[in-house]
Amino acid sequence: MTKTNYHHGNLREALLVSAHCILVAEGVGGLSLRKVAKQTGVSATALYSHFKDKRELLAVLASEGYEQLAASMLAAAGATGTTDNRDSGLRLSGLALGYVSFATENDALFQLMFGREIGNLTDYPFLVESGSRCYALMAQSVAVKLRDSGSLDSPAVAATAAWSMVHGLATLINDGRITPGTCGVSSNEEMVLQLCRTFTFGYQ
Amino acid sequence: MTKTNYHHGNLREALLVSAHCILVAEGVGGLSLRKVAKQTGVSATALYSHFKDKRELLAVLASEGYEQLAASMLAAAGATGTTDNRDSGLRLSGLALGYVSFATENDALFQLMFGREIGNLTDYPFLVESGSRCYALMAQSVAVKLRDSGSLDSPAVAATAAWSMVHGLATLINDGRITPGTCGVSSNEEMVLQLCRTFTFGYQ
DNA sequence: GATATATCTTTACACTGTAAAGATGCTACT
DNA sequence: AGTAGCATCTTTACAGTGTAAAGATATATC
Repeated sequence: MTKTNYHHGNLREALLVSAHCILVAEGVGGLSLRKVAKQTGVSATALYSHFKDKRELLAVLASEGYEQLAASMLAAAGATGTTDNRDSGLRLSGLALGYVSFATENDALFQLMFGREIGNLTDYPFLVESGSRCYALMAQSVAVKLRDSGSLDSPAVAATAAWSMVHGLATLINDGRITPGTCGVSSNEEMVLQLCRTFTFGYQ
Repeated sequence: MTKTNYHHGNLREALLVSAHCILVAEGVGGLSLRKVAKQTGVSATALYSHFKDKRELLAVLASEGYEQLAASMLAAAGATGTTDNRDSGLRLSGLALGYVSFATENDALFQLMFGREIGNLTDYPFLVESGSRCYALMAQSVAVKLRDSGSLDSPAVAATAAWSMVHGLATLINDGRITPGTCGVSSNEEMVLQLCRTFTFGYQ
């Protein structure tokens, strides 16, 4: 009658769902394989038929995070600016908004994506690929803005600067080291826009 | 003859030294209390006479890290620029250089300082205080540069932007996501200077 | 229908942080 | 000087971690 615990059907996906759930509820420090197994209703080591080890599970989770991050950036850019490059500054601000709001709304996942639990990223090609897609989004938008504003700055340098600023802001907010009050505004979104305004380019 | 293991003398400092040593050698994930105890030649729980728990030990370690960070910033600023504010831009670049070079040369410690292992910072007032001293260094330099360049930007916003960029750059470098090659230069130092040059202020 | 294979369980091990209780040597007071 | 108290260190113990190894079971293949 127990509907046979063997051959769960799609245990892999079920495990990922449980893991994501626990990650959200208890943070990356509170995410253990045994909790994942128990919540999925399966033995502690059943996991190892679908993932090489904990790192691999986390890597898959992080990869899905990058997809969501890209989606969040695109959604926010589509909301504020137009998708054509009429106003490239607005589009860049939108991407930044999407980046930061994803980070703050998915604290633990963001931490997993950019933290050290997974270790050497090159072990998981799908991870570096989904990650660099996010970077490319921002880099290309920076290049467009540079061209539109007639700046002579290096696109690579400007893209690195933009990414650094947005990423730094996101992590510092999540670590509680920066609050809207720090900038005298009342929301993270306003803060992002303020920082973007500060971020003009040198040679113009 | 065994020179009595009891009353080590200054076990607290010895433990901190061992911990720092292991932190450097094996990273924050490889730092366990048992390793610290063994390396110090003491029982596994001797630690608890000097620290409430692991968090407290890490907090002290991190606090020392912030002192070093401030020192690194000041040293680099003193090297590149003058301490008076003749060229406030140079001084700010120097602080940024000091920040990033400390982060890259003390990877694990920097990760401990800004990571999540310690948790709620407000439990350790000495930590938030030593941390905010570093921020104040940069914020004040930004304010001076704003004044010198006649910018109408908000000092708070500009300081947040500067810190975000520098901190983001440091973490992305340490995570292997940005290399000098990304910017077409050949060292992290050049990269910092390039990014600082990009970072001019909006209203000028 | 027999065999192979993928999937899941059981058991086990080394390692983690830390609570509790006992041992030891220093310090201060009588 | 002796004794009480206390800070410090050790021993033992426990729950929790990742995961290796071996056994059970259901599905797939021939």
